[in-house]
Amino acid sequence: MTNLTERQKTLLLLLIKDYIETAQPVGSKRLAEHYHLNFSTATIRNEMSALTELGYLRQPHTSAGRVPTEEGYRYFVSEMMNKAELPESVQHTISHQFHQSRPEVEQWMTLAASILATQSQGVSVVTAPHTEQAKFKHLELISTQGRQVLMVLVMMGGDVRQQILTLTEPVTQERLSQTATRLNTLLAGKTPQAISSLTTRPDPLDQDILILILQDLQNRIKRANEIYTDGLTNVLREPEFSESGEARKTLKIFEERSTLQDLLQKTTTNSNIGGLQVLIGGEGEWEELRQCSMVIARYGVAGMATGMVGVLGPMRMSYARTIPTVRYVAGVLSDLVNDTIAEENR
Amino acid sequence: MTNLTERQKTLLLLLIKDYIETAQPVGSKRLAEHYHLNFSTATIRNEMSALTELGYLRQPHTSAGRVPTEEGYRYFVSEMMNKAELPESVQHTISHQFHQSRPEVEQWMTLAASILATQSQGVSVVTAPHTEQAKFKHLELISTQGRQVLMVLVMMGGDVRQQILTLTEPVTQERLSQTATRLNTLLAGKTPQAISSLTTRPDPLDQDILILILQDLQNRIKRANEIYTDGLTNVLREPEFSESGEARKTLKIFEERSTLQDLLQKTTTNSNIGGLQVLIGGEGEWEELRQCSMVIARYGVAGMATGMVGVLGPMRMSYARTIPTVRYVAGVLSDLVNDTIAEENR
DNA sequence: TTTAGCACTCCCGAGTTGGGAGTGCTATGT
DNA sequence: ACATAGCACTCCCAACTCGGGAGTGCTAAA
Repeated sequence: MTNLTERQKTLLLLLIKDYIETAQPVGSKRLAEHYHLNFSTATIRNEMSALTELGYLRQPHTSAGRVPTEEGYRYFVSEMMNKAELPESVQHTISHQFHQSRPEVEQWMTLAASILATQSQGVSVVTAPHTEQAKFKHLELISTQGRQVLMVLVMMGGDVRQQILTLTEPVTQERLSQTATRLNTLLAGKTPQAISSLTTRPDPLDQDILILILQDLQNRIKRANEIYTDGLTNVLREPEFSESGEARKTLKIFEERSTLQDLLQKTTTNSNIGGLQVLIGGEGEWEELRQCSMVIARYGVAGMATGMVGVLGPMRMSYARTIPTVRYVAGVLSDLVNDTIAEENR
Repeated sequence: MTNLTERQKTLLLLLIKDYIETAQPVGSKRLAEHYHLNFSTATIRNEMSALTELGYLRQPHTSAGRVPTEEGYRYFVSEMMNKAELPESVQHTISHQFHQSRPEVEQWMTLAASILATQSQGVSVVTAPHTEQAKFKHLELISTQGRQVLMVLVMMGGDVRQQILTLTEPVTQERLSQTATRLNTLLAGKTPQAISSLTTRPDPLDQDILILILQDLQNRIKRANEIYTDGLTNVLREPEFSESGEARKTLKIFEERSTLQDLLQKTTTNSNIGGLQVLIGGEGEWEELRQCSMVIARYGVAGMATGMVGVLGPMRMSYARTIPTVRYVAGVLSDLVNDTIAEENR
C-alpha cells in the first residue's frame, strides 16, 4: 500500500494538514508558497495528479484545488497515529483535574467528556466502566418508614445502586435483615446469569426481593450503557455543518443514542484496551456519519471493567490533537479503574 | 391596556397565528383571503397601521407584511393563556406514560423532558423536585470490604444518595453501626443548616462521618439543580436558526447551564405552583434568548418539594400547543410528588 | 367609516459577467 | 528521465443588474 514516493507522501500529508486548517481546497500554488518547497508548482501538480489517480485526493470541481478523500485521511491518520504526542503540560493539566475530582464514577465521566470536548473541539462521547460479568457482592435492606424499604445493591467493581421499594405490607427490620443475610450468602460472588436461574425461594419475602434484584441488574446494564457527552455545539462551529440540515442529522445521533450505542458496541468488541480506532466517514456503515470522523479508545481492565472514550468531529478534524488526547484520557481512566479494583481487593 | 377594538384584536390574533404557522411576514391581502374576512384589504391596512403604531406589529422592510413584536406576542399569549386546553386523548397518553414508568425521580424527569420536547417541538427543560429545606431522615453505614464503607443517606422527600468512602483505617461493622445509631438520633429531622452547626463530636469516627454528611448535603444541592433536557435538535428545524451562528448561541445555553440555572432561579422564585410564566425574547434580561420564548411552570408541593418544567422555542413557537402541555405535565408531576410525600407520611 | 384605485417602495430571485484560482498539457532545460 | 516554465482552458463565485411582485400609504369616492 505504501507505494508512494517520499515526495508524494510529503505532499499528501502537507496538503491534508493544510486542508484541515483552512477547510479550503488546496492548490499547487498555495502548497508551494506556504511550505517553501524546493520544487515547482508544476511538479506538485503532476504529483497531485498521481495522488488523485491513486484515490487519495479529489477535486471538487475541474478547476479547484484538491481535497483529501476518505482514503487520504486514512493514510494521514495511520502515518501520524504513533507520532502524535500530547504536550507534557497538557498531560499534567488533565491528570491534575482527575486527581482533584471526587472519586466517583459519575464525576470521572463528566470530567472526561468535558476535557475531551474542549481539547479536541469536537463532540466527546464517554461510557462508564462496565463490568460485563459484574458479580454480586453485597445486599442491604433497610426499613425506613411504613412499607418503604431501601434496597442497596453493591456489585464487585464498586458499582452501587440504591432503590426505594414500597412493599405491599409492612415488614420488620429484623425480618428484612434475615432476608438480606440469607440472600447475601446465597448470591455471594454470583453473576447475573447465575442469579437468574435461582428464581424460586421458600420464603416469600426472599422471593420478592430476589426478583427485584434481578430487575435492578437489568437496569444496571441499561445504565452502564449510559453515554456521557459534551461539546455538542462545537459541531456547529464547523463550516461543513453550516447548513443546519447537516448539523441536525449529526446532532440527532446524540439525542437518539441508539445509533451511537450500536456504533460503540460494534467498534469496541474488536478492539483492545489502549488500542485506538479511527472511524472515517462512518466507514460505509453509518450513513449519518458520512461527513464525520470518530476517534475511539477502550479503557479499563480487560475482563473486569471497561468503558469507552471517543471524540466525534468533522472528517477534517484535528487528528493531531484529538488522537493523543483520547489516548491519554483513556490511559488516565484505565489507571483510575485499576486503582479502584486494587483498593477493593485489598 | 386593552385599548384595542374588537376588530383590531381579531386581526392581531389572526396575524400572529398565521405568522407562527408560516414564519413569513403577513400582508393585508393574505389575511383577507385566508380567513374570509368581511372587510377589505384597505381596512386591514389601516388597522395594521394602527397596531404598528401601538407597538404590537412591526415591518421588516418598508414594503413587506407585518410581523409581531414582543409586545404583540405578549398580548397573544395573555389572550390564549386561559383558553388553551390539551385534547383529552393527549392528556390520557401523557398520564398513562407516567403511570407506566418506574417510580423513580430520575425516570420521571427524563420522561417529562421527552414528552414536552415531542409535544411542543421545542427544547424541554426539567429540574428534579428539590426540597429547599430537606430534613435528615436516616443514615446507614455498611462495611463492604477492607477500608471501604458504604454510606447511605436518606432525606425526607424520598431523596436518597449513597457513596463509597475509603477510611484511613479499617473499622468494624459494629463500630460503624454504633456511629450510625448515634448520628441518627442526633440528626433526626434536622435541616442542613442545623446540622452544620454541630461540627464537633467526641468520637472521631462520628466526627469524620458528620463532615462527610455535610459534604454530601452540599452535593445534593448541586445535584438538585441538575437539569434534564430533550429535543435540542428541534431548534435547528426552525428557520430563524438556519444560520448556525444563531443556533449555536442558543444551544450553548444548554451546554453551559449557568445561564439556564440563573433563569430558572429568577423565574421560579416569584411564581406559584401551577402558575405558568411565559418569557418572551429573554425579557430584556437574557441576551442569549433574544430570539426565543420560554414557557415555564413550577410543580410540586410548596414548602416541601418543588421543581420546574419548561419549554424553550423560537419566539414564534406554537403557544397554543406548548402552554397547555407544560401546564398539564406540571400537574402530573405535582400529583406524583404529592403521592410520594403522602406515602412517606403514612 | 369603509373601500377601490393608484403610485410608490423595496425585496428577492434569475440572469449576466469578469476576474481569479487552478488545472493539464506541451515544450524546453538539466 | 525528470523538473520546470509557459500557456490556454475550465469553471467557480461574487458582484452587479434588472424586472416582477407583494405590500404599503394615500386619496377620493361611496
